[in-house]
Amino acid sequence: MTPEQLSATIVDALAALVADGAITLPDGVPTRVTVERPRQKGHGDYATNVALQLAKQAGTNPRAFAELVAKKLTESDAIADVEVAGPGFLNITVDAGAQGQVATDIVAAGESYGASDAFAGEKINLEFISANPTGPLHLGHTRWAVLGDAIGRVLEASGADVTREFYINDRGNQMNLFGASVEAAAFDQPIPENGYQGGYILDLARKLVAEDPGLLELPEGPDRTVAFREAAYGAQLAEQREQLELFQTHFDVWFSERALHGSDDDTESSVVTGLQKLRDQGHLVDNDGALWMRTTDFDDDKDRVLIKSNGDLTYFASDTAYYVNKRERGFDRCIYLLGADHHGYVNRLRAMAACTGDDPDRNIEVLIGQLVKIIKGGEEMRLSKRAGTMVTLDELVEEIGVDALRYSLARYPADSPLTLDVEQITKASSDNPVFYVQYAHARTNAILRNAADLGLAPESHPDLLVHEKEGELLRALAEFPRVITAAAELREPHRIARYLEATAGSYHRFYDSCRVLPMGDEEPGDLHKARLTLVQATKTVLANGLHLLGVSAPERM
RNA sequence: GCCCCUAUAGCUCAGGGGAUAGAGCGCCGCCCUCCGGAGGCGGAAGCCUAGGUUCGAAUCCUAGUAGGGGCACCA
Repeated sequence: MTPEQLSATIVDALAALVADGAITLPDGVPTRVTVERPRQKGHGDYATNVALQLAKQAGTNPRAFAELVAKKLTESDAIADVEVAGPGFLNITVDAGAQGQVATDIVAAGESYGASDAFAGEKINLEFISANPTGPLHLGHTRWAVLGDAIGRVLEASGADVTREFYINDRGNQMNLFGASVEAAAFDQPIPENGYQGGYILDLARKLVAEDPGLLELPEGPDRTVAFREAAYGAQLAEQREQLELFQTHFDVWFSERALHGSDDDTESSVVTGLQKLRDQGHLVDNDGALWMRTTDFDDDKDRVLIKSNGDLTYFASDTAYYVNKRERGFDRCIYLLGADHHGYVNRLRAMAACTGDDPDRNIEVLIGQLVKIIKGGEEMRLSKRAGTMVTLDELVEEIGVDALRYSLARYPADSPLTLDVEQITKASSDNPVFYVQYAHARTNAILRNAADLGLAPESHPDLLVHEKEGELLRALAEFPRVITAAAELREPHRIARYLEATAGSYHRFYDSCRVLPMGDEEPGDLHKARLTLVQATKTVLANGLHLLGVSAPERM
């Protein structure tokens, strides 16, 4: 019995009590109730606080209310015992057979165990990373790659229709500066002031010239700079895509900022239609020769410029056009994952959405992730593309490995500032939890492999899984669906990782106390087969969970 | 000055208003005749401060204190 099933059982009991006239609930019977696993042993398998929540409106005291619910619940076959405790908690002990059935159900569900339709019908645009195509991806991007991808996966597992999108900032001064920097490097000239200084610029210049020697023959001037810019852009974007594929991070859409603008005289471009939409809503105003969006109408602390007095469009104009474009493509909800250095954008993005006539609480959602620091040899490594010292995604993958790196970044909430110690996570020893979880998975597989060699297959005998450690493991496995739902709702995939660590722990303890396979020449019995079902169910949950984090579930290690 | 994030064990961090606040590392001690010891068991050790809301606060609110980040007609 999963917590969801228990919640439904309790709701039914409440409805029956109301029908009997035993209680009255003026606000109606809730559609679901809180069910949690008590920390304390002796408080049953599950506890609920319904009596504490509902007693007031029922016009009675919590303990009396609890007694009524307890009596009704004991009529259910799936429930072995109910106790009223403390101020009015209901401590529920689930029937062993009903608990053991979870293992059979999980094996039957297989890869789909844990999935739900909680977000069915929601069309979500999930934008993350969105780097300038002017250099390699670095540690900061790496965190968003992991979190964005995992958020996408838990949302999909919850039934949402998710499009992962990478916004390519391929327009504006930075691109010109980038082109000029590569051009200068190609001709052994000093990099322009404020230009890109990284060592990769020189490598990139050499590579481009090797591929197309004609670049060196071009006459000096703006056209040559553009030629270098475009060649460098293409190479850098290709490299980013390659790095992300290597890192198991897939995007559905790579969206070019330039595409929003179209050609200069394009009257149908997203920028034109986006501005028109704002004009129609009445939130544009001319001032000092510039065009402003009155975001202060919606809680921004200052208005924002869209078209500068020199006629240039601001980056924010692109942002606005991009948002309108997403909405026109049918996305109900546009999620942005931004670094803490962009937190100042939250209010203006929300206000911008409101200016287009949308509901900023529903149609747009901006998640802010705190920055990652990385320590090596006891010193913080500074991450600056322009300074040229940076830890790049592929360096990290090479040193740490995809699984350990993804897992290390996925197990912390985005809003906690994170410090990773290179030595520590490259040690790849037991203090890296990914090994603990993956090892548990490999262990389940080893048992199933040995069982197959013995001609033993899992078989459903739910009544036999009565050992304390079996119960603990079953309850952990039963949690999985609601852990996924919570991770999706709160956009907190780290909950999956923490859950897997706890579940792996439950499995290791079960393994230690409960012999699964027959010993020596012992005759195989139903208990062996029942435990194999539990092992198979554990393997399913660990594999499904690791998959949600984009981490592999190795059969052997 | 204004805005955002953070503050929990010696260290790195979990903890969706519930009962006696958890895990890893480190420290002290214990467990291998047979399914993988990359494991298990036990011990010492903690919610920044002051108010408030609540039957109940690490969790929500207010004010402090400390640390990090941000406040462009930049991209």
